[in-house]
Amino acid sequence: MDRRQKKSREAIFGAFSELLSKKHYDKITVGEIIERADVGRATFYAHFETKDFLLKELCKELFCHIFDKTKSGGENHKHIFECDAPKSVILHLLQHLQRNDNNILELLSCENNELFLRYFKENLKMLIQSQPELFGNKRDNSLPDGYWVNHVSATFVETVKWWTTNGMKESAETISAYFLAVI
Amino acid sequence: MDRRQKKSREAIFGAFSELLSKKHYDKITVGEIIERADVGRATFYAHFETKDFLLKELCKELFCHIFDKTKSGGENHKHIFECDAPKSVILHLLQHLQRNDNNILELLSCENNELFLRYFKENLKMLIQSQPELFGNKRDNSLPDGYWVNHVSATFVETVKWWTTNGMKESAETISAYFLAVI
DNA sequence: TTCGTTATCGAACACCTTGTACAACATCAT
DNA sequence: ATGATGTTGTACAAGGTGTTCGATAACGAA
Repeated sequence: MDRRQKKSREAIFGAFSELLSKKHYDKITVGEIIERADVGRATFYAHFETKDFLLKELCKELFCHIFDKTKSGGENHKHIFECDAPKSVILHLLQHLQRNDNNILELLSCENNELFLRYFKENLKMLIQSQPELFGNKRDNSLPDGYWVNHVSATFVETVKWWTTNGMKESAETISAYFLAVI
Repeated sequence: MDRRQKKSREAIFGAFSELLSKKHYDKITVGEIIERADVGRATFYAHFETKDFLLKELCKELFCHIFDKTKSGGENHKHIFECDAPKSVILHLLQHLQRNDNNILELLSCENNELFLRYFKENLKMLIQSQPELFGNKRDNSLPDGYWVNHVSATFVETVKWWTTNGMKESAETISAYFLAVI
């Protein structure tokens, strides 16, 4: 990709993220984004059809990173899918968040968090559906699978939401224990 | 309240609800609302400061009704707060929804459902906080209260969401059982 | 370096939406 | 009947959206 394109794209992403952590999505204008990113109006629309598309692309960028199949570097950092026990998958995800890769934390705890938590949940559902045992099996077999998958992913998202909006004072291990206690 | 005011107000609420069940909140314009409600532009702004305020008022109207302390009429219809067992409170709420009071169902299952489910959850949290025993006590006492309350209300909301978006094929009793099974 | 390609710029533009203002009219309660 | 109050239609300024276009600068390959 052209160096210029990359630069513009990242300037826009950066400006957008900063704005998102400060004010509500609806109130952010394209004018503000391009001013902060220091790019021309036409450039913005050359990259993103609308503000909504920009948001989608940003979400992709953020969550593909976390849920990606490739290793994301770092010390003995096994990928999610290669982990063995349920506990380690959950802990792994929480530690990912705690390390604040991609500055995702600001976006998960700001007033726009529902925007991102929705994507988070969708990715989680896919993960659970493909490998249900990673998050612990249901005890009651009369429950429909769809309901159970939805419940587990929703509970995880709510747990993360609670953690981040309360200042992340607890350790990842503690949060993991809370989650497992209610599931 | 003046008959004219009431008429205008309800025409606006009606038009707004219809539009909400068809398209996303962000894409609805004041122009569309007043055209469908058949009221003048100035009238709209005489009633509601902005579209956001209209939404808030609509939510109040919808949820105050469900969570209101007064009886809502009908056959041996005890109020939520007067019910005895956890099971009956939950069942009561679900039946309320199933009867589709205030045409709330369309709004809970349309693409704007997050808008309303947020209010729903807030009301639930208040209810659980004031009378925790109504929704069953937590087994594990090492869990923080805040986390537990959030978990229970979120699970209830997710249950309702799952129920409505899947066509409400199950009975209120079945859904109540699902909910109690995961809590 | 040179050269064709491609991204960016900035300014202008038409269009739409918002929220306000006001005078004329309709409806209300008494 | 009458004064008060709600509604109407129109007009308006302010601000946001998405597009266009020629000029300019940066790019990658030869």
